[in-house]
Amino acid sequence: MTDTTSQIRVRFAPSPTGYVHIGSLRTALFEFLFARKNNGKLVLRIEDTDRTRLVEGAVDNLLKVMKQLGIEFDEGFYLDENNQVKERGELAPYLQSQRLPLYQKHALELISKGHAYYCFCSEERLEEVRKEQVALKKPPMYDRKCRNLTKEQIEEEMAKIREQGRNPVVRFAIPLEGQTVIHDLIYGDITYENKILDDHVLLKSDGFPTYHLAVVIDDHFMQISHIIRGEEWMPSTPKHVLLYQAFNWQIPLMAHIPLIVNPDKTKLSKRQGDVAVEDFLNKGYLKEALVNFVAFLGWNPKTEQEIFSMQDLISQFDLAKINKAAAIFDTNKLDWMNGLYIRSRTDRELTDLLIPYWQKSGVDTQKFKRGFLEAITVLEKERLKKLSEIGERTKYFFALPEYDASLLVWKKADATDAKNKLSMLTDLLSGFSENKFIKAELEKEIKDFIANNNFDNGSVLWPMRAALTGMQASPPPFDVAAVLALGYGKDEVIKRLQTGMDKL
RNA sequence: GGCCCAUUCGUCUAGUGGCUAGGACAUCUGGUUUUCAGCCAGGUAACAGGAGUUCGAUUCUCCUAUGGGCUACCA
Repeated sequence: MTDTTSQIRVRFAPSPTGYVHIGSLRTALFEFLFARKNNGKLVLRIEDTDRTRLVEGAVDNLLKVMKQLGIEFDEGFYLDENNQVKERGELAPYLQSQRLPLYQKHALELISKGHAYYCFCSEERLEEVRKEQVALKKPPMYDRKCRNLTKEQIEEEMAKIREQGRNPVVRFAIPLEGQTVIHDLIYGDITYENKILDDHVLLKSDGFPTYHLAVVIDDHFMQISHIIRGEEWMPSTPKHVLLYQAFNWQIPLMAHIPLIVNPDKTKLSKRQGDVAVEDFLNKGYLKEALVNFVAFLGWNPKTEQEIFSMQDLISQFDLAKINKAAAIFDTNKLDWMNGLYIRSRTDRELTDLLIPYWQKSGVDTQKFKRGFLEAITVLEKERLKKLSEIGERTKYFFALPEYDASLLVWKKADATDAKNKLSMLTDLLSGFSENKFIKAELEKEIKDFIANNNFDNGSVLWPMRAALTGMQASPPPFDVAAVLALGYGKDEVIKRLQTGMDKL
């Protein structure tokens, strides 16, 4: 362990929207990896300054999802052993709505230093100004009407606005000329002309700060060393830099990460499919697959390794390897990866994972022996891409589906032949003792039977499989028969063969 | 409209002033196989366009195009 003099501290600062966006997960993951890799700390700060958009239970949900995926926060909020949301860290509170006095104090400080000013303009006037500017094809910006009011005018306006039961806002007095350069660890240096920057609001009339004020103050006091956030924030960074300069504070290092986008390249949105991590978890994507896949959106190790555990990611993560272009969120590769991770689970683990999905599809798993469920799991293990598929794929183990007689007919044979083979098979299997109903025995006996009679494999195996499953596709008939016998006894196998025969 | 960012196979991406531009997913073909899956072996498929710099540009520069982000008392 090296003790760096300047501790690396990063923060994940979501607003509580109620669900975890894939993009948020990627940001949090990169921050987590960066912190762990560099022996730093990850802070969770909740940005709840928009009172109109509060969602009950959002923090709770966020923490649950992150915990499931293996992302933990060193400071801020966490889930205790009873899954209750708790706060920890010396720089508390980590909820912005509980830090109001700090923001107000600093807004006042900026006013006294001439870096900010009260604005008394009504929303209506602002709207009008904006309309006019748009009509004139000018960039819509605040016209700075209140920027140069005299002391007397301010007092007058203040009295007026108070009478109406309103409060002024505080706006940032952006320097009228000059340039602001931001040094981005990923995108390099970017220069902005100050004159195109708006005198944005710092403190709203409800006494809450806007994002811009709060983020600068909190990052400063929470001693954040690296700001890692989505590219959509890039245009507001010059404002933040100017704020740091106005306060005379040291500017943290910045790293903007490229957007994750829809197939049509617009910002990844709810409208075009699932974007909530919860949805993916519910559909039966494994946390390892989700983490592995999301990590590769905009980052890669520059080697040909693609399968990464969280530990691998931590040891190889490097901000310098993040690329600049947006990545399309295409779940194709995620499906493949998920299949890989499913196959890497033990039969036992996978069965545990699968049980809730069976229950969701209406199977009363309590009624069955564990060994039976695990045997089914083994059959499906290499076929499964998502856990949620299990109900549909294995329904025939719980009730023989309705199927058409034509299903029983192998493509190179006819119905009479199918009926014949099923009949012979029934006779053969009826003669077997219960303990012969295991895969190896069944396979050997049936293959011998086929060979001795010079039948085509398919002419026997296809109708057998179809009669046992009622499905177009399934694991091989020996496996199905063995598992069926394990769950219900050999009679069930015989019965299904007879049911098939009767259909023909 | 203004500002900013980006551009290598369909997708995620590697890569270099001179390479048959590499890998993975997807897709296609073949093999194993009663079906499906898996596995194995192959195939198709990309440097947005134009100038310039250079002996030589996918790579460096500029322009254009296209796409995207931002432009609130939202974050």
